[in-house]
Amino acid sequence: MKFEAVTIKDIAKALGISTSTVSRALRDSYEISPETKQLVLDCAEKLNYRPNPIALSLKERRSRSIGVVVCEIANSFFSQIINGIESIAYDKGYNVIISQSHESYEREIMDLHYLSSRSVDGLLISLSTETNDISHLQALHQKGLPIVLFDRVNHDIKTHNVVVDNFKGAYEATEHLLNMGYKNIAAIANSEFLSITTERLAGYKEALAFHGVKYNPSLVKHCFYGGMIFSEIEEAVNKLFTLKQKPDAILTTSDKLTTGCLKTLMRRGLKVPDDIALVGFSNSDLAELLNPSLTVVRQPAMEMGKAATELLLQLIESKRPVTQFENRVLTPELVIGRSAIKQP
Amino acid sequence: MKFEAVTIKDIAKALGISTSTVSRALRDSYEISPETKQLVLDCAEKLNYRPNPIALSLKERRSRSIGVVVCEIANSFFSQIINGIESIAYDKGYNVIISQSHESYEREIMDLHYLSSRSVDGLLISLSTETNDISHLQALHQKGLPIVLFDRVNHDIKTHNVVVDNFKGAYEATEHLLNMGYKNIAAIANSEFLSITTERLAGYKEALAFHGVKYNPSLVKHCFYGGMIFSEIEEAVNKLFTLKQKPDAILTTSDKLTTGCLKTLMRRGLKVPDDIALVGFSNSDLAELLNPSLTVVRQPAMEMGKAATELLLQLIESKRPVTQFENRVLTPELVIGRSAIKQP
DNA sequence: TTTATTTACGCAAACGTTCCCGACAACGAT
DNA sequence: ATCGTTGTCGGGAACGTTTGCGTAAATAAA
Repeated sequence: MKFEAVTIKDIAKALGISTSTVSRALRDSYEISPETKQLVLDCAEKLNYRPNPIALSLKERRSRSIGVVVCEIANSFFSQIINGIESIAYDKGYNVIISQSHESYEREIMDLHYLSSRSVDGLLISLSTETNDISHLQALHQKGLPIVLFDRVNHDIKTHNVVVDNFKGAYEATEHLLNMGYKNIAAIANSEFLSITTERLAGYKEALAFHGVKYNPSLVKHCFYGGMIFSEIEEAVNKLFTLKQKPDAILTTSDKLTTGCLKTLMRRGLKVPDDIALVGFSNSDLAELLNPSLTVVRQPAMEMGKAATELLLQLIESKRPVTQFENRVLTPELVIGRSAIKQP
Repeated sequence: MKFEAVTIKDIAKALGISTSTVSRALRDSYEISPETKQLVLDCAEKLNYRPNPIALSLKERRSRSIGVVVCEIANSFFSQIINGIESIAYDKGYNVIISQSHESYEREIMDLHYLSSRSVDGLLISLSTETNDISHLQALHQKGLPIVLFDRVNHDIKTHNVVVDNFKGAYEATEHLLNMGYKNIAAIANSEFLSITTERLAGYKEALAFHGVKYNPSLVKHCFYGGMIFSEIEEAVNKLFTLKQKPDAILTTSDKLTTGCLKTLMRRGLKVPDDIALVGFSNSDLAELLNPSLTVVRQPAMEMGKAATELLLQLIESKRPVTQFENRVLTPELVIGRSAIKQP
């Protein structure tokens, strides 16, 4: 079933020299004469020799692979991030092992076990919604595993972070709604534990405050599973519409919440933006094709993946322990659609 | 930087026995007394021993990892497939190494080189649009690397395939358009080399024929890069509209083509379905939220990924060479929206 | 008691590499 | 003739595991 790969031994045998010489010749060691080098190189070429990465890994005690944990692959935001991760990793000769937490703390722990048992050289992770205890991550980190967090981070763990300016994104989105004349702006957000939630809600509140609108806590709803369970969103919307003072606009703070909210509104027969406005975080490339085209906060997801990977590889390949950690903040972009245009 | 993992030797030393005994005890060999086994197990637990997968790989000459090549990760269809792949692979203890061809033949070859040099145990691939020579795949296959093709396949290579019933999908979509009263149905398809293209166009033609509509070749346009380059689609649409007999409906045969076409039509100020109808293959979960909600041919992408992975693992783990190959055909689903409703 | 069988374990090789430590030649300098 | 040097190369250990083979003691059969 398996084909026999040609090894350094085969070359040695073919040339009647030792494996050490072959190894050194291939690594272009100064100890080997140019003639022998050429001989070995030619022979390696002829036999189509490929170094065995597994043997190398065993020897060097590194796998040249990095682990990635996201809550879901089939989500435009995360698949764009993975795209970025893959592009950098591929260039640097690392492979990427992806696993999904499906927003489950338990599954996240299993993933981490799996990845560390696969002896990845480093870890890229965006926390699951259920995760408020990060001792499992801390443990790995203290053992010396390089880790970079992105998107949903936790500052208790002292390492690099890559995030978007969540405050700014939400601030601008809210301000946009205010500028369009909406007064009663509700927010549908993720779990309260998540870093992105607090940051984005802070931006929302600040924008309201700056524009002299009183913050009303009952206008803020949380979806613990971030819309992974659709009924969560329906429920949130329902609750908003039972309020005495019904909202005239909604801010949604993540991809799934945004599209899920739009779906709910549509099913309720509500017209956006005539009946209610909607602005949300989303990285779908279909936002402009939606009905109506959505005004969205778009995150530079690909860049995020790239940046996180670069930082991780820095960590991995650094000779001396790194003590200065970076908190890289990328800038989101407000893409104007027609989902928040006040009809006079 | 790197932490020292506890090995079988540490256990042996701690217990004053040999590594062979430890190894056998851990593998529950009959040669080891129950008492010793328990001792070893307890010690392993206490020291938090994890077997080194790399050492195992070297020994067993298998990496327990599979390679995946798709044209693009950030595409709902493929990310759903990867989701399926990952779910099965994770369960079986394999890890998944993903790489993208970006529809480039050259990049596909590089990917295969990379993956085989990473000594994957098997390969899952959907061909790039540029690929019409598969000798690189043949070579790997003949060397004994288990391969399963999915979506964009090539029957010259004798192995398992997993596809969707492309003929049926296109047939039903076309028939739907015909039933709705559209007569002049154009098709925007991928590269002519691709298996999915010929199969889907065959379904299109057959539906026309069955309903007594004459096939008009000038109504069929190809986008070589499958809409990865947006101008391709614009050009295709432009050409369709320079025809004497302008189409009243368009069938698009892949995800990017469908959304790209909708975007082009919108930008041209055309109303769907009033001015022109649109039905296409798409796996976006936003199809129903689009303007108008799209009638789409939806592929069971997740199942596709699962099936392909199961077949591949069968191949990998089979003791004897497999000679009977399966061509698994999944059934697509026509999801009715409002993008092909004839307004009387 | 002797012999055969079983039980329970250790030794060492192997997987493919790298690399430390020699070794041996040729060479110029004493 | 002896002594370092320099240039080339090989032997063998090591990375963590599995496993064929050998073997001692314990038990069963003779």
